[in-house]
Amino acid sequence: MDRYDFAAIEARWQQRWLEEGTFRTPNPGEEGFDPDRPKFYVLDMFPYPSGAGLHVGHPKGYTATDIVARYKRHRGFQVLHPMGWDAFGLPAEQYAVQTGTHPAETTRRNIELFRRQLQALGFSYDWSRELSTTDERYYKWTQWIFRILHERGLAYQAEVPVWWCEALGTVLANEEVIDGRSERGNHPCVRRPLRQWMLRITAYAERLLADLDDLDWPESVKAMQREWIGRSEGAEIEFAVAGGDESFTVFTTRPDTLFGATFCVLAPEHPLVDRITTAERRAEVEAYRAAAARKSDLERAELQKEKTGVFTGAWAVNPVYPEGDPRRRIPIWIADYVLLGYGTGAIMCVPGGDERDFEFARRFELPVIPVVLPDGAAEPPECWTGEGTMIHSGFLDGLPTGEAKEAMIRWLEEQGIGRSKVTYRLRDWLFSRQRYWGEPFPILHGPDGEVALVPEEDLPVTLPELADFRPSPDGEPPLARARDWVEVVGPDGRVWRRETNSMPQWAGSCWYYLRFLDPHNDERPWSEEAERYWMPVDLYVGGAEHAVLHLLYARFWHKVLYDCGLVSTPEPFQKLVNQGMVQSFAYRDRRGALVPADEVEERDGGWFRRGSDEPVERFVAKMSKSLRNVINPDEVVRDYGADTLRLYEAFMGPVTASAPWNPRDLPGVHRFLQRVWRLYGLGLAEQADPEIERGLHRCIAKVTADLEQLGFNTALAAMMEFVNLASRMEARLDRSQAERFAVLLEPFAPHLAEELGARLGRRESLAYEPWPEADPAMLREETVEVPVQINGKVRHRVTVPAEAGRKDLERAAREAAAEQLAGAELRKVIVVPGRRPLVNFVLG
RNA sequence: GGGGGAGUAGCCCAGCGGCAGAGGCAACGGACUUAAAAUCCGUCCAGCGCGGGUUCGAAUCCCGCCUCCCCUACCA
Repeated sequence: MDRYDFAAIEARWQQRWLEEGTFRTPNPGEEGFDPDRPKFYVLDMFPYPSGAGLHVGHPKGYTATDIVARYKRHRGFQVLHPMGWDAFGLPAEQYAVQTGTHPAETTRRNIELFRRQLQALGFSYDWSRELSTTDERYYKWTQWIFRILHERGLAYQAEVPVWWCEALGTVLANEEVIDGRSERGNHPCVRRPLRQWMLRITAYAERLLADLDDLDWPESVKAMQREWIGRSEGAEIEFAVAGGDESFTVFTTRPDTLFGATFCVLAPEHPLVDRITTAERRAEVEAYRAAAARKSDLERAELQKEKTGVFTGAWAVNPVYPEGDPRRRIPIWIADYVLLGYGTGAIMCVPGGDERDFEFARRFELPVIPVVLPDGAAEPPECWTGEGTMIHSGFLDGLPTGEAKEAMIRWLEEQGIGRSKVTYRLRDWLFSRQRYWGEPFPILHGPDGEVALVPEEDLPVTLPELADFRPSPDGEPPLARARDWVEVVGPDGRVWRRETNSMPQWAGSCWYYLRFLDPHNDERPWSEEAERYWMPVDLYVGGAEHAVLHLLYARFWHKVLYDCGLVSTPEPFQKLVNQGMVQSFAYRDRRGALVPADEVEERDGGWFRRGSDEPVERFVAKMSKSLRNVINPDEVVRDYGADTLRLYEAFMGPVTASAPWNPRDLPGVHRFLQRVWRLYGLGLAEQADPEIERGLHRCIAKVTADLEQLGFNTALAAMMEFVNLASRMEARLDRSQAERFAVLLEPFAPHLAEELGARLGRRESLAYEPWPEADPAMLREETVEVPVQINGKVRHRVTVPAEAGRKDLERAAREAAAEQLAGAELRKVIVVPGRRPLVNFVLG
């Protein structure tokens, strides 16, 4: 038997799969398509092809989906398993600014790199469906969808304060700014009002929230989306400003506590502040507003130790108290803990019922009226945010919180000064960027400020050539400098100007899963038949970092398309799995300073700085260049082969769990493949060994059950067990056993499995071979060992025939435990028959 | 502060009411070898983060607590 030459085997099969189009998936109506077979759409979150290439974190999810895709093919499904590139975005543009290389060139190179690396891992993608968001035949349709959004009133322009990042020369969405710094690059950002395109995602808030319930998604992701949408039920209440015509509206979730409202707070940016501030308070108010404007949201939140705020000098009217009651007049303050962007930017403050208000009242010596008595309490605490019974609340007194809310809302409605109201934390989506490397908007601005959509037949609006990709210092996007491109003579003979903002990176990823259905269609974004057959995505695997943004945006677009009758399902991704992070070991010295991994050596069970006795501490961290603990998959493939890498990724633990890359574990899975190779190298037995046959059936049953639940690590363990069994018995497999086990192995180690299949004389690929069946009769054992417990502790074991009943079990157990049973009071006997039998004697 | 997840052998992890262990790594012993590597065979190791409770019986269910990871955070 020759040696296991993984490099040659893998190269050979990868080439064959490509040449023969093994994984090419026909669409409805195409040759080879079978309308009677079920479909399975298994999708990876497509990557941004970076210059650094793949790292070992990518293949964790890709291996998982590939195992599923290959398994489902064996099960007779028509499997859609595509791959593409989310290739617009900042890095290529920044590289262009630094080096002058066109982003398209950088992108092309990076895609080649990624494709080569992915193909070297033997993933069974249908490469004929490959797409890139930067391809104009793709973004033509991204623009086409934008037209729909615009036509439906879901895209609009607004002058909004946005995060402006000086270093990146662009605005960023709220979600792209963390702690006042850009998510990419960690540059400082400031707020600045700019004309922007917005998408009205808030119009879909309710459906985006409600439809989460039926999705087979991780609870954590659903929770994050629910929180992000942030539905809250309450009431709007109008407050008149005393001594004038002004009024303002507050939003509250506790209208029941209105009798306890002793002051109001407006956001510093609230437009009413200018008009109501009294002359003597103006200087202080202005100073406070200026200070608040300078603070980032982080600072406003972080420096929360002490509440700050200033009195405007104006007073509001608490409508529940009658004329002349001193509690009717309540002061209006401004404070930065009230945010303009949420609710109405104004709140009524009930220090007896809200901790923030209480803190504020205490700081500024404002009165507190307790209005809710907790159940069972004799005296109200100073501040009680829970429910209870209303006190000091006029017509609400004695009502429980829930009824009091309803009663108050009824009263407000009668008075015409309030109504029930639902608000959402979700904001409209800031949809424009001042960048070059993104989709141009299909928008024209007329000389008189009118806005027109580029007609469908003129799509795509392609990116113009530019020599300099830098944004202008004034915030003008680089596209504004492409004069020939920007100016368009309209049918009316007048000169229109193209929109010079571009779309954010999320745009392309909002619908790529639909383009995969029919990627070469130049008439439509996708065909109706293909959409009806393939959608929804049955399994979507990707990182948890996309829990909110990508997944919420894509759901939003999908629902709009659903409303237009362009897709047949209300949700795009039925089942979602977040693969865990592949971490890596990192090291720090006694001072806590990081020590690069390549300067550390292991010795005597400890870790030391290379060539010294200085001990370092090992911990688990993200892979990063600075820690020099990044593992390159190319090296693993070179040293052990793609099948070993795949097996290792699958064997690390549950697909959802994070685990550190431990190079010491690679030889273990590689050894398994070696053993398989040797087992097949022994040649075939004439006759099936019955014990091996039983072991194989156990293996089939376990692998099948585990694959259905994505239990790749335990499925592999079962295969290892089988190979160990066969090796230990020094028996050979017969042809049927060898063929069946090769199919089991194929989803995990496809190159090796195909090679074994070929050596058994197969001409075709194993990829579509039916999955072997486990015969239940073969899983039954003839005898079982029964633990015999005394008071729940195992004291004896007896072996009985597998079909033994309760009586037989008890008789055998009594015999074994005769010594203990003699002279003891037997209180109870528990007999558990079945596959895992047990007898327990409970003695007094 | 809120939410999600995890603590089982030296390590990675199975088990999720009924014998604590499927698999892998490491360690140790043996076989093979002139020797080593590779390979094969075998052995060692935990009472399941801590404390209560339910049960004939708890790693598993319930309550409280501790530690770690991830997300989120004055949202009225």
